[in-house]
Amino acid sequence: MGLTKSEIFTDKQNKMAAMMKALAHPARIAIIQHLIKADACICGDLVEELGLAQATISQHLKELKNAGLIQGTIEGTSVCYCIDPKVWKQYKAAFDTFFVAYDNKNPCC
Amino acid sequence: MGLTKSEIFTDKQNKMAAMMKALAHPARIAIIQHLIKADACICGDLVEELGLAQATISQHLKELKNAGLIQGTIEGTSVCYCIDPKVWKQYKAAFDTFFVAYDNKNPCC
DNA sequence: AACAAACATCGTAATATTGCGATAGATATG
DNA sequence: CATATCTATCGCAATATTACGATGTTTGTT
Repeated sequence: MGLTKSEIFTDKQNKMAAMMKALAHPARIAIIQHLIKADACICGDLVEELGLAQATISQHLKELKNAGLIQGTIEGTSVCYCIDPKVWKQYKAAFDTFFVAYDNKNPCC
Repeated sequence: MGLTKSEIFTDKQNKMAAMMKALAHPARIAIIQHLIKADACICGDLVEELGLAQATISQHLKELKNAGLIQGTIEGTSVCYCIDPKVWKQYKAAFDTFFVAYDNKNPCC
């Protein structure tokens, strides 16, 4: 069927999966890393930096925007994209919590 | 076209995206959390626990296995799945590194 | 050997994602 | 106003993912 049965999972599980999904593509990883390195960025840079078409980059930016990870402010004819520090911290915290949950457990088999 | 152009990204970026992808589904999040809570598990449990068909659970387990996150040892007619502590640590470290990269940066816009 | 139990795999249908050309919209610049 | 530049959106094709019934495989039981 291809449709994820999100109703059988908890909100937290669905959100966690959505956060992972937002970063589950090398282009989006690359975009985030580029934004971090530049500490500011416009879309045009990314089109040159990565080897993808402008429409494709724009699509990935939209997904990162929907995930809340980045925000874009219009700056003349271009758009300045940057990471939302607040959401970033939320992601960081959520991932930390997830990975800390399994800590001093012993392998059973 | 639907085919990710992995050749234009670095190995690290591709791996990071693959790690995210392995956990980018609520069922797989739920499976991992269940394994952590139980500190050991067989597949049958999961079929009852989650509301998915046995074939579907098996498929998700396979993906987690391919990602290296879990390992299964045959225990009679059932299979005991549990988290691989070594790979878990690698994931944890990779995610930490990724999220720490953006730390004391100021928002630019 | 025959049967049951627990998983894995196959095949298939439905939906989602990825990528890009074409085009539309907004804002500068001459 | 006309034009150029930058980005968003549309529409499409190719591929990937998700879900599950049916079937296969392995192991244990009688």
